[in-house]
Amino acid sequence: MPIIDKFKYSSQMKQTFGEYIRKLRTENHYTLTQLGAKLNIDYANLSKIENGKREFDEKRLTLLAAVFSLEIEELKTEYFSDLFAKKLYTSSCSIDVLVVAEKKVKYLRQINAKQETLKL
Amino acid sequence: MPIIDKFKYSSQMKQTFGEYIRKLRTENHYTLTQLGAKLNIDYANLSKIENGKREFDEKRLTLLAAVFSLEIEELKTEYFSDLFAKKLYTSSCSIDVLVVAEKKVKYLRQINAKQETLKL
DNA sequence: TTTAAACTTGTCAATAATTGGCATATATAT
DNA sequence: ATATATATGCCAATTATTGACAAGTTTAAA
Repeated sequence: MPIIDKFKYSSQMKQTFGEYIRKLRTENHYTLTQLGAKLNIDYANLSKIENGKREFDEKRLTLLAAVFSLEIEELKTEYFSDLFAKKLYTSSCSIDVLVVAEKKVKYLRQINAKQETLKL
Repeated sequence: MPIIDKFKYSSQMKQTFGEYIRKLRTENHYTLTQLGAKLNIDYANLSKIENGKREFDEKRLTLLAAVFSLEIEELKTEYFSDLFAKKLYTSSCSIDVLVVAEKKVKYLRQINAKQETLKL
């Protein structure tokens, strides 16, 4: 897939995860009560999630993907990017953090790959 | 500062935050007990932190910076990159997350800047 | 404007996650 | 061998997150 299209159908980036859920919900013509039932969340608490006053529980990502027939990958990207962005923002961190994080992930994967090889 | 030197004196990137603390500690010839006292952490728990079996509490970053005369910025980069990398790794996320996170941080800052302007 | 449904917000007990503190075991160095 | 340093397991105490519900506001249709 061309890099330019990579996020075409996923995040608008200019929204929080709560706003993203709200968009999904309203586009599918669900009320808070209806979606809450599908996700096993009290509708009042779902409202707080959409308004950024509560966190969406990571454990429910697969359920959310199922409800809206979304790729779990897309959802995870939306979810964790939101998490990281909020953290960076509230901790007034340099975005250098992200560059270093990328290197560290690659390092962790590389280590794991080596260990997998040893197992053979 | 040239981009190439940017991380010269900070992280080696190929280490966890625990290993980073251990490096600082041993280079400064402290025992776990000594550093634990300075950081107000039981030395047994500090040992776990260094060995990646416990998390270092974010609240103690400034104290850690003071103890080793480090820039808080460097420390935060080390700390949060570790946090994010572990999360991405254990959740088997695409590193696209980091690209989106960067966009979202910039968006959040932009929003805030606008609001600050309105206050004037 | 009343009414009903949709939504927001506050509170608090229940649950879960993190931390502190200590006992015990192992490793290292003299 | 002994003392010092480090590692690990455990559990109670603390702190954070969640579920549940009451009470409020907004919205839209009659």
